Amino acid sequence: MERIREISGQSLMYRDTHLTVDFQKQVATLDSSPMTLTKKEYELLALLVGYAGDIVPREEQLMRVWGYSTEIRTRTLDVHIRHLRKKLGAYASHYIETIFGIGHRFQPYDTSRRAQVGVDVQTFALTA
Amino acid sequence: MERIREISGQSLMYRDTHLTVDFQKQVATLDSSPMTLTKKEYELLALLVGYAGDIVPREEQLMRVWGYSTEIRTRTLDVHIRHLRKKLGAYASHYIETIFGIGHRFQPYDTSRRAQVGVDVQTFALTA
DNA sequence: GCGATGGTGTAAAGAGGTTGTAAAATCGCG
DNA sequence: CGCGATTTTACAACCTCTTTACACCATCGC
Repeated sequence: MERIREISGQSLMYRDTHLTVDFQKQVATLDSSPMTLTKKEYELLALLVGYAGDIVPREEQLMRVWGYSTEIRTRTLDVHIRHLRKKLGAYASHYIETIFGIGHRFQPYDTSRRAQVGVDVQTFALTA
Repeated sequence: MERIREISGQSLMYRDTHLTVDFQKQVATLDSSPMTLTKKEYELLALLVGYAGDIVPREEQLMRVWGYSTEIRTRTLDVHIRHLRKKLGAYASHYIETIFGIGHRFQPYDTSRRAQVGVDVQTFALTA
């Protein structure tokens, strides 16, 4: 059935050297072994990965994952970020960057070993 | 999208390192010796195996094995899962995985080599 | 620089809901 | 009836998510 997905061309998928995120099955793998993510963790990761290379403001994270529109009085978001970082292990510091006062940025691993900053976002393809 | 399997008709057989399921005869073997499964147990196992690698939501398990459309107020499903796990012995924890808040997933024993593992179910076109 | 202010990191605990388990109750059929 | 299969019950165990409390760090104004 993997074949079907790919053939049907709808396989939305992020992939870099260490991490993959399957937006259909809603699962992710780190160095080929499946990550066990809770729903919220997955949603948060997927959101950041979806904006790979770009900053996602806290506001938007809260809005898209929690449905809040405003108000952040607790550390909920940060706790989830922390859990994600834990599960990303040694790569955490590379993948999830905190932009003080703004939000977070998922930074892809450059698979083609170029300059690292600004690795650009087109890491997705439609796997034509 | 699994509908395809049924449409395509007879996939007939699942097989991995330890487990086989014969969808025709409706029997299963574990390490070459026959499992004694009740009807419900077989149906549940067959359903999960049919979706090998994918999550089967509780809703669907209930619908397909019990015919409910909704409503889950008792632990019936879990009791049957438990019975299956018992009969799967030491492999239970590998084979049947619980996805919290969603359902279960049958995880095939990866025969390591990529070759036609899943015996699988011919997957052709039609896409989802 | 230095302190004030506010944002972020972290651990721990609690609430609420889901799943696991054993045992008892019920069902179904020869 | 008798017995295995199935379902229900009651509760334990577990999981996720949120909150809390506080330490730590970044930025700004002086």
